[in-house]
Amino acid sequence: MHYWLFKSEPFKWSWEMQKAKGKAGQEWDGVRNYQARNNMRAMALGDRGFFYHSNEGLEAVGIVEVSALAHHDSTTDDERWECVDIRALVDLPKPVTMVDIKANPRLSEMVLVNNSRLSVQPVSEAEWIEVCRMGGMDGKTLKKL
DNA sequence: GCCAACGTTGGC
DNA sequence: GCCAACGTTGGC
Repeated sequence: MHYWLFKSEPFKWSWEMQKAKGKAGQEWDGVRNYQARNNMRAMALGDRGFFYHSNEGLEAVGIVEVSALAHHDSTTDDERWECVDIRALVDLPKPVTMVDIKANPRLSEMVLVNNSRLSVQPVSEAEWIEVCRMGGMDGKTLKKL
């Protein structure tokens, strides 16, 4: 299993909207960046990710899973662009902010800190566990995810 | 709203 | 294939 981070501006596509889609999930469309696309191509079904609010909020608010492998992005005719589908799993009991992440030396290597412009990023397992812990997730729930 | 960092485009 | 110009992203 691999871990990821999906960034969205909440006034365009928020965690609330994502949750409203339920199990059906939602195409993560609109990505026009090769690195981000390549990350999506590398995803497997069931991979987990953080849902992060950029621009406003600046915090990881929930956990999603990859519910469909990379496929053509329906919002463009350009064949280069692909995306996965994701579905909301759970809220983080308490959002983990950019400030929190920057203040934690264990997260100093996070892509979010070092390449803040990348909208779909890989997260290491150690980072995943650390951010979940900071978000108030207890070990039991974490294991079930 | 500003601006630094980054990615892409296109002329040469 | 280099690199200047431009556009966009996203933290602040």
